[in-house]
Amino acid sequence: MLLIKFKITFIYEMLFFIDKMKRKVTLKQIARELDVSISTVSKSLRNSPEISEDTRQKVQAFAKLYNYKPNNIALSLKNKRTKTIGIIIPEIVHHFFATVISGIEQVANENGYNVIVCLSDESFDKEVINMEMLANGSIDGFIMSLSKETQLKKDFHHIVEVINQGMPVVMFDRITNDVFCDKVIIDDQMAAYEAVDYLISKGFKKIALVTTVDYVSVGKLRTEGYLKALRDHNMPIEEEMIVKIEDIENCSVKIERLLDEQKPDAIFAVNELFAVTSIKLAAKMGVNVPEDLSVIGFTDGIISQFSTPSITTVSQNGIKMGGRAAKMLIDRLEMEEEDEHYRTEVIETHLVERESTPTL
Amino acid sequence: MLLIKFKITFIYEMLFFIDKMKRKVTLKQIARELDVSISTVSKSLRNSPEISEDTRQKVQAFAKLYNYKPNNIALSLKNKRTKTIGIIIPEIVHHFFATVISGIEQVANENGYNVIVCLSDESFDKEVINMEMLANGSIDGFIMSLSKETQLKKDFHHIVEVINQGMPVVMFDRITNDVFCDKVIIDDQMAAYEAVDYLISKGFKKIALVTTVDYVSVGKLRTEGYLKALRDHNMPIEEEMIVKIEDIENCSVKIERLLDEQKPDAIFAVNELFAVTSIKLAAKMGVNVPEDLSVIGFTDGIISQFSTPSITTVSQNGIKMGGRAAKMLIDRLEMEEEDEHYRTEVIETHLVERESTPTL
DNA sequence: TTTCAACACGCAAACGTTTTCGGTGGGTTG
DNA sequence: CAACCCACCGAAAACGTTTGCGTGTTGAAA
Repeated sequence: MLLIKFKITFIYEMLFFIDKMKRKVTLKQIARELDVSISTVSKSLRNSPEISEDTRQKVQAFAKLYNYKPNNIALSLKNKRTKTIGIIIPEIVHHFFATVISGIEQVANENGYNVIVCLSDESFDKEVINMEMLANGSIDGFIMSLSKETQLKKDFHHIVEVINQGMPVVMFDRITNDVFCDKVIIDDQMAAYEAVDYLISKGFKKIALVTTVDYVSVGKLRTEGYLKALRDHNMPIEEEMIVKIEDIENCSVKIERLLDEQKPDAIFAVNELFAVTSIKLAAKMGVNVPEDLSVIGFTDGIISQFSTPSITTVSQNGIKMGGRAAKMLIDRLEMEEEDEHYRTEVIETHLVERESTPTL
Repeated sequence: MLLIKFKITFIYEMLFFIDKMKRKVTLKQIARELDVSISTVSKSLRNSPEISEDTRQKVQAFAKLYNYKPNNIALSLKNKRTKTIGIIIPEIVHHFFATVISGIEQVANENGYNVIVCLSDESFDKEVINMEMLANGSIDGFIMSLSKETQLKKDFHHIVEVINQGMPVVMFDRITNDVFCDKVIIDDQMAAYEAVDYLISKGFKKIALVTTVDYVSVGKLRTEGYLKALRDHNMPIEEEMIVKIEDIENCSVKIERLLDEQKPDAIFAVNELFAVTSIKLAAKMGVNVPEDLSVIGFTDGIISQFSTPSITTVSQNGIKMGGRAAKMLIDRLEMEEEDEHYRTEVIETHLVERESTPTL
């Protein structure tokens, strides 16, 4: 009889030992093992003065031995907050978005938050699905940049809904003025203006624009900056000098035609890809950059730095942008009284002069 | 009295209306409103045959009206699984890692999983902290690539611990053989071998190697591939033709010295950055690629595609790598009996021929 | 000896689900 | 009329926490 009792205890100990090695240990298990209540264990671990020095020590030692860590999910359920931020962006294989994530992750981490990343692939439906997935308790707030399709459809009901449910949203870069929330952007129009102004000041007369279709918010703004710069300097605006590219995959044809027919002496491109493509096409046609043609791009990414010649470009600091967005979101999450007053932060840009524009 | 009663009801209705617009509605609220029990509501929504057609309809209509969605956190707690995957990588502003995440996210999404991303910044401590944060119930499994510091210290206790707790881990690219788990890699040595073999077959005699320090696992393997290729073709291995770069920020000096003193006729670089830097430095010294010098890089990223000349490189398909890793993890998560047999998948690579090597 | 505070701890509710089990009422059958 | 079955529904436990409150014990003061 004693033997059986011993055996059972022994087996139980063994099981618990295995349990220690595997699976996580819970308050309940510690409580059972130490023959105290769950609340005593919990309070001991949180150094509550309610518990005697003695048992507190004992519990803490045991907890340390078994490497107890409170279960995040249970905490989330109790506290009604998950300490994680949802990020929804069009794509991640894109230097700018990667830098933004990096910036978000950094300040999120500093504040004890995690980030969960969803990609919309520029699709409206995926954006909606992802938001709905995350909105059901998985996260405390969103940081997002709109997909192209969403910008085209101008349908923001999913975002408004989430906001109405009391979940804060911060939009960055590709934003819309149709929803009220915090935003962080660059002054796309101003930045484009300055770039074109720079070209004009260098004496260029035939400045072409390679841009996106208008429904892409940032593309449109940069286009407006280009137009404004020309107007302010009383320079003619010619439709033929402007190419709007819909399908980024084969932008070559249109750019080639531009170079061939218009023979611009400078090009302002609204992104890196258009800039480098222009340079490569020009080279193929015997037009040298920067001797025969100057090029300014947008976004200071890998391409601008490493292409030959390296590309003068408008830098938009993704790290800082992401950091600010995260800061805004966390601030809003951690203030007690709700603030209906939304802010829009503007990140400063500057022109990075490189080899694709004349040095003097 | 009636008035008061009315007023109270009215206020209550108002509050509930506000509640509908804001915050999420729970089973309990629906139950209270419809004057049934919580379980009836739950069963109705899951179409349990236990519930009469009548009440089921009623509940479902009400739920739809108030846009009820079950709370993910509560589900996670109950089901003991979160349906999210934790990703830990050294950095995200890096084309290859971005593509891997993209691949993971895609198949994760297809299987109803989310991904939560943590960056180690090549730091051992951050890697450990991130793993511990996520291991406490936030995720179901890890997909990770080791930080440089971790590879240097050879300290993998945090990974082993997590695995012992019963949480599956899949490692990719920068792996270690000291931990037993699923892995997905490319055959770095073989791929490097083929690249160098290609150069040899083109008749190059002075083939230099620009690589990383040895503790970076993939760098070491690629170095071995280079050495093996030379040996197999009975070509001399000269220490001076091999530069091992510690600090990626200023790799220029060492490469410049190599070009200047050794005058190689071909270079095999173990990543894009070393390749493009070599080309740029060569150009500065009046050495033209590919006429005077051939260059082959590793990883088919943005730089290789858009640099001038574009760079012949070993493509390692990050999308596929991420996809496979996610598949392996999810398979392991969703099989009932535990399988102690770990697999290592090898993703095929191939040489992408571009302008930095002779075309004929 | 009585009273009362301080101390140490346990109970139970709460967060939002799912699911098992048990119960009630009405109808059918022997 | 009793026994039984079935359709329908609710209570409660469980997941792992935290925390307000109740309670029992002890020691000291009155």
